[in-house]
Amino acid sequence: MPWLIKSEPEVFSIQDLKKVKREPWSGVRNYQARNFMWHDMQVDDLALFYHSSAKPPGVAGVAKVVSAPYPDPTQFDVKSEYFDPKSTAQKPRWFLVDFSHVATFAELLPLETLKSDDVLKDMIVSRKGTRLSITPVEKKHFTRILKLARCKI
DNA sequence: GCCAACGTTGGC
DNA sequence: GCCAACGTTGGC
Repeated sequence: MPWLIKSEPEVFSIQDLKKVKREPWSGVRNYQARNFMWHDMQVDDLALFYHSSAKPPGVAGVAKVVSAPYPDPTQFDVKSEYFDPKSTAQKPRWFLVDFSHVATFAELLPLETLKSDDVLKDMIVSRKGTRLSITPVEKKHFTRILKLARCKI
């Protein structure tokens, strides 16, 4: 199943992902988003890499799931902003997967384009007030986005 | 279990 | 900077 993952490019961009080769998707502290990584993502699943709080916001490229889920190490790190005192090694609360870079679009596909496209306008990310940082994406939406971005994988 | 208060996300 | 949406927390 394809996915969409959000990231603020000033914090971590698709270019950063290309540079590091592989990135643990740490810091997700929302149960719905966690459950997608923990229970639903499969190795080799593709994910649209979305730049949020950007000018303009939009889809910047494609990433890929490259690990099974495992506990997010930042939840145990007292110095981390993602430290969770209620989490224990025996019973971790937060899980993540690693992503790697697949493709960077020649041009960012703006949110505005998604909202005005007949096929893409009912994507979760196109809807007003969706804050979820990880969402499932329908195959037809995924295909359409790659086409509009002239991206061949 | 309800719900008010609060905090966060993220587009604009 | 504003604010809509909505998840989380905690008192009761």
